[in-house]
Amino acid sequence: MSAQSAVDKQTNAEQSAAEKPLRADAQRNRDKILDAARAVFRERGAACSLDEIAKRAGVGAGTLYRHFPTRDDLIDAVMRNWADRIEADCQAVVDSDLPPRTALTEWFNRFVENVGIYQGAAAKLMSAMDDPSSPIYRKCQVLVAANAKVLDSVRAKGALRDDVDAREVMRLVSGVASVADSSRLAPDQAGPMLAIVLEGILKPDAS
Amino acid sequence: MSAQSAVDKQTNAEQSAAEKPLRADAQRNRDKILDAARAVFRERGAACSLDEIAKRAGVGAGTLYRHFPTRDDLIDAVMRNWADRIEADCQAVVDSDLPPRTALTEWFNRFVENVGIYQGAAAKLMSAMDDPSSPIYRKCQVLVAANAKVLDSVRAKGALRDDVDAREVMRLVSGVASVADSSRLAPDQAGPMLAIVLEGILKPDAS
DNA sequence: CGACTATACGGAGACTGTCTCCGGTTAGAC
DNA sequence: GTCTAACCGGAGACAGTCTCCGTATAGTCG
Repeated sequence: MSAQSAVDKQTNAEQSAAEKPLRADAQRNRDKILDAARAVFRERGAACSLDEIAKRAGVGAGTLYRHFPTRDDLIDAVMRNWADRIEADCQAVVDSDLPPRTALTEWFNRFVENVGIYQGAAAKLMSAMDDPSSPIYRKCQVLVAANAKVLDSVRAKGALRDDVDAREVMRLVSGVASVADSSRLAPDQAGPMLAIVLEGILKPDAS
Repeated sequence: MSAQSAVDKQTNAEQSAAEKPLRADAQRNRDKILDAARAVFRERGAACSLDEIAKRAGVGAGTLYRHFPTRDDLIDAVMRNWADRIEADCQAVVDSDLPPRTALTEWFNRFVENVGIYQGAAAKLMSAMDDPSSPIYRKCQVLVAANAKVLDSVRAKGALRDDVDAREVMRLVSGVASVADSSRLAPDQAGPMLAIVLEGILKPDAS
């Protein structure tokens, strides 16, 4: 019983999969920091003060930096379930029987939405995309893979132009997300831009 | 004669059009700062230390901030002839008799090139695009106008899809410039993305 | 339960960059 | 030559990042 509850506790805690368990107080602080970070990122964007996060979490700066040596490490941890959401969205689109045009519209919109979790996130993702040394790089790979999967499913239906490369499309859509973010456009304002991209990658006669 | 040479001097100096002339030493310092800024921006990107610019220019920090109260004011001044270049490129494309596809390819490439003067410039431009309070806003307007002009000339040839809005296209291409910048892509690597945008705005049967 | 140690805490402070303020200097007019 | 408005420069206040180390405590073991 007590063993069982210990397992539960560990499952609830936001801790990366295969790492040795933290001491109880450390785990507690880690969670408090993550909660605070989520709040502050949302309010002030990715460039906010890390000390403010520490203060809001009620821990010292040292504690924050021990858990998350760089800003990107913290961002990475904050996005713990982000990658899952991406994959779910991807799967939903692939499994659906929507015509290519509708499916891609859906996917692109989800993409932009997902990439714009907080101010500056899109730019952050963009620069981590080709930088394996960034902690966020892995997250980007999930995005790359998901996007490739969706495009492949559309290609299988013969709706995609021949010379379209998934990576380029991803860059392009990330760019759209980034403009939308830095111009403070409402998420749905990205629609017209995504429509252009869509026409650019679909065969002219595609449905 | 001496009056003439005084005029020459003022013409050579990098000074905004309709402002009362600076004192000789002030003008000298302003130029030194601008030279230093151009160099440092190119080397370190738009986020470089302004104090470093002051040091490299051989002036005090106070002098720099008096001439250019904010980073954006400095950036704006550094781009003094940038707007001219844009307009020249625009005119060249409009005047040429290139078929729409070629003309736009040319224009888009110039666009990305122009927007990426130094690291972070594209992002800077993007966020100033919809922010009239930014000193760079005016510069963006030039870009907006030039882009609209090119698109109109193509539209006049009946090559553009009906629902294409110049503003959206500009945002999109700025996005491409921004990805290219933050992924450290070589300028020509933007080609494939621009090709997609191109297909997205041209009528399927356009030449 | 008490003692022991590996682990974690937290905040003082070094460092870097931004921006202001004001005593001192100087260009340019008369 | 004199006078003053315009300008200079750098000290220093302030904010954010990140480290170091004395102190505290969770978890273990007898």
